[in-house]
Amino acid sequence: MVDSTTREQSAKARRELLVAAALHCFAEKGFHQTSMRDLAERAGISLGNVYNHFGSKTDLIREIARLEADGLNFIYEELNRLDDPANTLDRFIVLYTQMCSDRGHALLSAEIISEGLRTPEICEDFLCNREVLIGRLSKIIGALERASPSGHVLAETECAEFVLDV
Amino acid sequence: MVDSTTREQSAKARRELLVAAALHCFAEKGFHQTSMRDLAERAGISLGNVYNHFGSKTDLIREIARLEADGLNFIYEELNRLDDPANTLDRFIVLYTQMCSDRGHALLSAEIISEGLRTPEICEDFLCNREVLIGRLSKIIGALERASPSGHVLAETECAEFVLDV
DNA sequence: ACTAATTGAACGAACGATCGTTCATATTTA
DNA sequence: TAAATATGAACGATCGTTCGTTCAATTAGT
Repeated sequence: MVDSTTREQSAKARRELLVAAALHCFAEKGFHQTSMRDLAERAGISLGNVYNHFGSKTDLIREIARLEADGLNFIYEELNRLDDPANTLDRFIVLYTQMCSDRGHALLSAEIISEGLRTPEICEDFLCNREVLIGRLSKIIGALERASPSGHVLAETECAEFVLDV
Repeated sequence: MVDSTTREQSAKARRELLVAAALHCFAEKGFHQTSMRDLAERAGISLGNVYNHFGSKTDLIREIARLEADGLNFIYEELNRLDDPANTLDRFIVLYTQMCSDRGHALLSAEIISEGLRTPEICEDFLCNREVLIGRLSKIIGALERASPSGHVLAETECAEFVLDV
């Protein structure tokens, strides 16, 4: 037990390799079209060894969903700043466009959502974060509306609700 | 050749039964979690007989996607009317909210989109209609903006792009 | 009108492939 | 050497699809 760091480090490295492989395969083929053999091959490790790092395929899916949730968290914090709502909204839209225009992310999100709608416990973090995000967003837009004097306000609020909801 | 309708009718009836079963199972479990045996059982016909009505599972998925595309078509026509853009937008939002709040439809849409993003040829109609829909929508909102004198216009157009895009 | 021939819907066992997972075994590390 | 890690063959289950067969409905022949 003199130097236990080497082992841990390499174990962690393998795990990350596996996560990277999962991110790639899941985005490309979807959760249920990706086999554990696909993941093992892409990560360059053996099939059996996958189970030394993740107990099951579901565990891996859950991990991926959790990572994507963290990605949303970054944007969520952007909405927490307290300056001009219009600025905040602009910043958010830029960030969000950036995020959604990444093909890999879009594919994964679609996968997670369609999985999460069916078995919420698998993607708890992701869906929960998403709800919080929607709440924040509509709050910002609410503030923006109150600051605006006139016009087609109703369409705008509903619009905002959809931006993330759909 | 006195009465050749009987056979055709019952064949068509079976086919519709199968489509109904597919709509239910696909929405509940997703395309790839639903087996042909699931569909046969739900439709009350035998496994082998499924293949007398649809050549493959992919054919069935395509058919379901096509049906959903028709559903979108209904809303699409609503956007084609030429009266006040604000009214049109309002009507659209109501219809669209109605449609999206149906759980079965939401599940199926998520499934189709996440499938269609990966293999577009499977869901051609659906994705194509969706694009047209987005085009129409942003046109309407564009008109609405030009009619409006001031303010945070930019946020609104991007908003519109997202409403269906995300 | 009666019968023989033809069709195609319906069935479910069976096929080969592949799935997630396990396990006995070999290799590497401490 | 003892323990951790890696391996890939093997397992049972299930997948999409095919197959030979049955049988009722339709058409053609007389």
